[in-house]
Amino acid sequence: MRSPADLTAAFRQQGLKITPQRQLIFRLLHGNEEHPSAEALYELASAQMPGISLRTVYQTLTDLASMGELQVLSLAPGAQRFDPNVTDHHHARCNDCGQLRDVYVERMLDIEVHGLDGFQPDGAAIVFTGLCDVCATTRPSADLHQHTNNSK
Amino acid sequence: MRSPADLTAAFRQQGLKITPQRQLIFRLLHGNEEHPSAEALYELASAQMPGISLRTVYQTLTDLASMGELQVLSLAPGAQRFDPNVTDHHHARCNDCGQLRDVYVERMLDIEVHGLDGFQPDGAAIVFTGLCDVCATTRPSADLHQHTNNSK
DNA sequence: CTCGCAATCTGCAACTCGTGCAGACAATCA
DNA sequence: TGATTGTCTGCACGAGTTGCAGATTGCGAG
Ligand SMILES: [Mn+2]
Ligand SMILES: [Mn+2]
Ligand SMILES: [Zn+2]
Ligand SMILES: [Zn+2]
Repeated sequence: MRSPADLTAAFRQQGLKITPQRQLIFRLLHGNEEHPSAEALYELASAQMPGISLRTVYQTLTDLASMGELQVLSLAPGAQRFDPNVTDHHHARCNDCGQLRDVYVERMLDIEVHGLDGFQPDGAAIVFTGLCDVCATTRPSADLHQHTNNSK
Repeated sequence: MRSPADLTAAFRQQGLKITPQRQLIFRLLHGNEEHPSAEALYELASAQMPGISLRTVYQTLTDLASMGELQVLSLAPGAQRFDPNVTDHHHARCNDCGQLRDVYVERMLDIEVHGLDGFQPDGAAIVFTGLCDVCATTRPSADLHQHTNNSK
């Protein structure tokens, strides 16, 4: 996602208005690596702008996504996550707390794929599952399967 | 997922009862490669057993999943998909119709991963996106990137 | 084979996440 | 400053899934 200033210009150029709500959301997202949900962003936004509507947060996120400024991730049950990082990258998801972190993968083309016959791929996403550093120490590196808890 | 007969034995062994509803669902899932949603399975089941409850379908799916007989896929917004194929495999998802197909990937270990520091992975899932054969011919084909070649 | 209990099934309410809608509101520009 | 849109907000609604309770039934004991 581009900087708040660049986004402001881009919105203006498209005939979209610059509102304090949008500007706030631009700021909250810029450089944000937490892959927040709409609700999470709403909480952040509400702290700085009491009265802002969750509907507005959703609307702005949708606008940004359709402008290609952020990607929407649906990697697990529950709320979608929004990612202002639109570079080519992948994710690791904690089975315990749901945290998402960025992962960069190289030599993807070295893999051998069977069964795509007739399918025209335009991309591939890798999601690593496991335990994040925090949850790994909290829980003695026990069972590596079976748990599917979600964060709240 | 094992055969209906094997599952029947497994359920009995765990003190779970064998009901006609469960047996029907075993049969509908065995060898099913369509990655159906709960609703889709409910439709199939209703055809053979009018009056069966959607709730029961969900319940049985949850039971099977917690026994490790099937995996639950949340790869996109919308309903979860259920996969009786628990071998090591991956998926390709059509952007147009949502169809999921199995994909087998080899030489995964050849990839180079950065950013996992401290994260303890227990698995990785690849999802290819694009157009399935049907939708690709229906629609004008958009030019693809080179993310995924090496098909065999 | 019948009985009785616990597991299961069913229908419905409730819940989460997201979208549609309409009227109040406000950014922009003449 | 006023007119013109686009935007914001609050609420209703919809999809997907789970919680609950009463009716039903599998199945082991007798
Ligand atoms: Mn990311
Ligand atoms: Mn599969
Ligand atoms: Zn964690
Ligand atoms: Zn398709």
